[in-house]
Amino acid sequence: MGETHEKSEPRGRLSTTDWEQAALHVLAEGGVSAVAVESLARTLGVTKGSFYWHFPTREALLKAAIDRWEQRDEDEVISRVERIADPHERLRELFHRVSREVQSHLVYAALLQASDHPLVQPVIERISRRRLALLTQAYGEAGFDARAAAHRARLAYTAYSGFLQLNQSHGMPRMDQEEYEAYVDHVIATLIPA
Amino acid sequence: MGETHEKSEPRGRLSTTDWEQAALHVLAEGGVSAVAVESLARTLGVTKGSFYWHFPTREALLKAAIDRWEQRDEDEVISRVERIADPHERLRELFHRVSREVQSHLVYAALLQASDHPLVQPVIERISRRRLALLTQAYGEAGFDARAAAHRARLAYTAYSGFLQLNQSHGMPRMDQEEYEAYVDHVIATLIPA
DNA sequence: GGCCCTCCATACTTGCGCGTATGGTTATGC
DNA sequence: GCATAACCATACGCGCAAGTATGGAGGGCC
Repeated sequence: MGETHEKSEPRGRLSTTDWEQAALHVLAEGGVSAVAVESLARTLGVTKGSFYWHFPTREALLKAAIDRWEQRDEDEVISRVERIADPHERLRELFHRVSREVQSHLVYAALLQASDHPLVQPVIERISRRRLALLTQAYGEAGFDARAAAHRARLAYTAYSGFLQLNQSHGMPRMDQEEYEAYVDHVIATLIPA
Repeated sequence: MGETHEKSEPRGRLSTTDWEQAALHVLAEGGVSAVAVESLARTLGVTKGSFYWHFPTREALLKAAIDRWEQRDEDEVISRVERIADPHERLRELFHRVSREVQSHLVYAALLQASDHPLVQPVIERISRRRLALLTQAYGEAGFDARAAAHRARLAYTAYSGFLQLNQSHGMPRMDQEEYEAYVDHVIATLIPA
């Protein structure tokens, strides 16, 4: 009768990692408030009795999931981009990366939405500083003086996070792939000097 | 002993307008979730018994407050800017307006944070469309072809909303007035053709 | 094959904020 | 100056999601 469709194969026992990944999944879809223990337990095919064995509290899960995400972001984006020598190329790579790796950006968008949450706020702050620093550095090496580099970096970063925000509102007309590519090209042409 | 400091002079009776303005105030400060009836009642020096005489529900207050804000925005921003003939001048005015009228933008930032709320979502959608249309129109008149105008408008708008977002996180180093002016100048120079 | 440790289910408690019920107080028409 | 309506206080009910208590099922170790 009331069979709720669990998606993640209720294969036997669970580990803390399973919970963290499931949390990241619903976080990307429904935001921080969607990370609820009973709801999560249902999608994993268990009850919250299981949850409170692996984690002491909901906040603990949230923190663990976010930490995991932040770590992946650090490893697979920042460090990879940083070792590109040519600043122009580095900036282009940065802009193009937004097109791919959708999941990661969805999580970031969800965190932005909840930046007032005491657990999320420091994360957002760290990420923002890191990305702003990365952009500022690149613009500096590209020939901008310190002040202009900081400004341009801020402009690029806010355009990025504002873009995520705009695409959150599901009422907005979703861009198709072609339109999206054209937009990214426009942004690159506008924000990166020839 | 437990005197809570009410700010808005508990002058006798209240009207629905008083509640709406108080709601807008806390909305700008603490977001949608801060618009709570008991909390609001305290700051107004009354109890919620008063509230539920003026409004049938919390949602009703939220809607009334947001409607009021949207109306003011329509009157004091959109209509005023629209009648500026020169598109370049119109865009500059638009960018500069963000510096002033802080309250209005704080409310908008708060609404952006809660764009998943069923009551807020349509508002955000309307405002976004309206402002994007305004920008697209201006860029079109400034000599951009349709596609480029749409892209540049989107870039400008997302930079705007991302800026609000960034300044929300109180952990971020707040810019002082001088730095802020310089940034706006940089944005104008970058996003508005000479 | 008895024991324990891991993992999970069931049933309960708790805190918080919305909403309701009802009665009291201040203004206003006549 | 008194009745009626506007405005507000107090006390309660209720739903929801987090957290707790406790016991049960299943696999590994000797």
